[in-house]
This record gives sequence, C-alpha cells and structure tokens, in this order.
Amino acid sequence: MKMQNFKYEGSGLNRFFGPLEAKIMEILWNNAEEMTIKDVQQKLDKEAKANNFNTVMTVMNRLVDKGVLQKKAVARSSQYKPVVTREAFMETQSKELTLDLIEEFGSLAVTHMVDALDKVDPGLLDQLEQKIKEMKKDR
Amino acid sequence: MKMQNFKYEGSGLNRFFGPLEAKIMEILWNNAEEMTIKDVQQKLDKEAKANNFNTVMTVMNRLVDKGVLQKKAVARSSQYKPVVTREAFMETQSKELTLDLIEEFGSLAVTHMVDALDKVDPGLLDQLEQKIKEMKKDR
DNA sequence: CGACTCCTACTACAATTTGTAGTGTAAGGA
DNA sequence: TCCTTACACTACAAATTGTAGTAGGAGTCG
Repeated sequence: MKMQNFKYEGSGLNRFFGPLEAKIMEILWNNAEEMTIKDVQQKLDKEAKANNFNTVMTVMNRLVDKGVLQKKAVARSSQYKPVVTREAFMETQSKELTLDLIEEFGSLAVTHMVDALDKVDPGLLDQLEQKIKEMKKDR
Repeated sequence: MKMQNFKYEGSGLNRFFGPLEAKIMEILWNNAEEMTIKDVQQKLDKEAKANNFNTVMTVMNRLVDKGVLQKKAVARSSQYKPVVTREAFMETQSKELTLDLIEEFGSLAVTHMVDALDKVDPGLLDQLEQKIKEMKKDR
C-alpha cells in the first residue's frame, strides 16, 4: 500500500485519497466492524446525496487493488475492512512525509518547522525540545 | 502558481513536476538568462534522446498556464523564464509543506522529525534546538 | 421447481494530468 | 515572391478518479 501523493489541497484523508475514496475510508475506519458495500453505501447516502451501488463497489474494489482495503468473500455479500488502522496509516504517512521533507529540504525545513509549530500549537515546541534532549542523551 | 501535489516518488523537482516538466524547469533554472523553446530543446537533446520541438513547446506553455514560467513575446521567438527563482520556489514549497505536515499530523510529526533529522543529518538537530531557543527567547 | 431479488463482475465513459507529436498559419528574411 | 521557422491549434495515449449500465449467478419466496 504505497501512497503516491500528498496533496496540498484539502485536509485529513483528502490529502491522500480522492474525495469519494476519502469518504469511504472515513466510514470504514469509523466502523470497528467489517462492512459490506451496501453498509458503506447507506452510510454515504445518509451524509450526502444518493450514491450508486456500483460506483461505491468500483471504488472500494480499487482500494482493494491498491492494498488499502481487504476483501473477504462471504456467502451473500463480501466483507471489507482497512488493511491497517487509521492510526497506523497516519503514522506511516507522517513518518514517510517527514523523512521526505527533510531529505528534500534539509535545513530549509528546519527553519520552517519552528515557525509552523509555533503557529499551529506552541506546546509542540516544548515537546520537540524535549524529544531532542532525549535523542541526544541516548548517545 | 499553486502546486498540487508533493510526490512520494522521485527527488528534487520531480517531487512537484512531471519528468519532462522537471527537466525543463531544471534547465531554465540553471540558465541565468531567458531562453527560447529552441534553447531548451537543444539542452534537452544534449542530455537525453531527441525531443520534438512541439512537445517541448506544449509543456513549456502549460508551465506558463500554471504560472510557473513567464513568456515574453519577442519578434521571432519568445523568451521564457521562471516566475520565481529556484531558491524562492523551494522556500515556498518547504514552508507550505512543513505547515501542512504539522497541521495534519501535529505531535505525530514532531516525533518523526527528530528521528528523521537524526537520520539525515544529526547536525540539523543542533540547528533546530538553537532555533527553538531563539523563538522562545523572543517572547 | 420457477420467478424474483440482489450481489458481483465486467465493461465503459468522462474529466484531468502529463507526454507526445502532426498540421496549418503567419511572420520575417532572402 | 518564396521559403524557413516559430507558434497556435488540435489530437491522442496512459493513468487516475468518479460514475454507472449490463449481465450473470446465487439465494429466496411462492
């Protein structure tokens, strides 16, 4: 399950998926249980306008092809669920992106980090400072 | 000039552009002067296999549409040059991405930053520590 | 058993992005 | 006037994402 892009537009799952894909993943991840296409379709319908069953199926099966969803064939209707938890997914993306960012921009990124952290949540600055200390201590 | 994606694959300009677009931007940014399509095409030909003039033109004009290149109509052949310097471009992307990363992942990103910095270049850790101190002092 | 419902597979189309390239036109020089 | 050449316009292909029709098969109900 290799993501292609991190999108500048949107937020949350929309950074990684198309709009419909994101909504579907959202639903799957919000449900502890495995779900059928119908389940997902009905949840979608509650939120927005009616979605064609086949549309939902196609997108879900594409997500299976991409390795994001797992499909278990059951008698009447197949069960789908994410391959990894949302937390694990975000963890992976965060790690990958952070590494890429630093590889790509090096000290340029460092400069912006401090500003960005301060802007988003100054508490994160202390957290970061703490992490650095720990890292250095371990050597 | 709003970029769409940061690609996980590739490196450098390939993170932001298609392969040919990236090569073209590379050439434009490496040349202090404005260049014609022909200039760019010939540079490309030196590096790789022959490129059709029209192909280069189409891609360059698309880059103009995207606001990445500027086109100045001259008598016989138009002059093209990047709207911003490579440094300014990288600066903008770095800033944008860092902010997005932190908005999206918050403290998750903080954790990975330290590891990533240590992995790529431990010297960056000191730099970061320094920056944090400065930021805090100013308050 | 036969008819019906409903899930699934297969297929197809549209828009967008990126690479590729042909054709036609117009402008400038010989 | 004719020719070269740059440019505009147009088109097509592959990939990505959203959308949806059709057909077949499997279970259900009478």
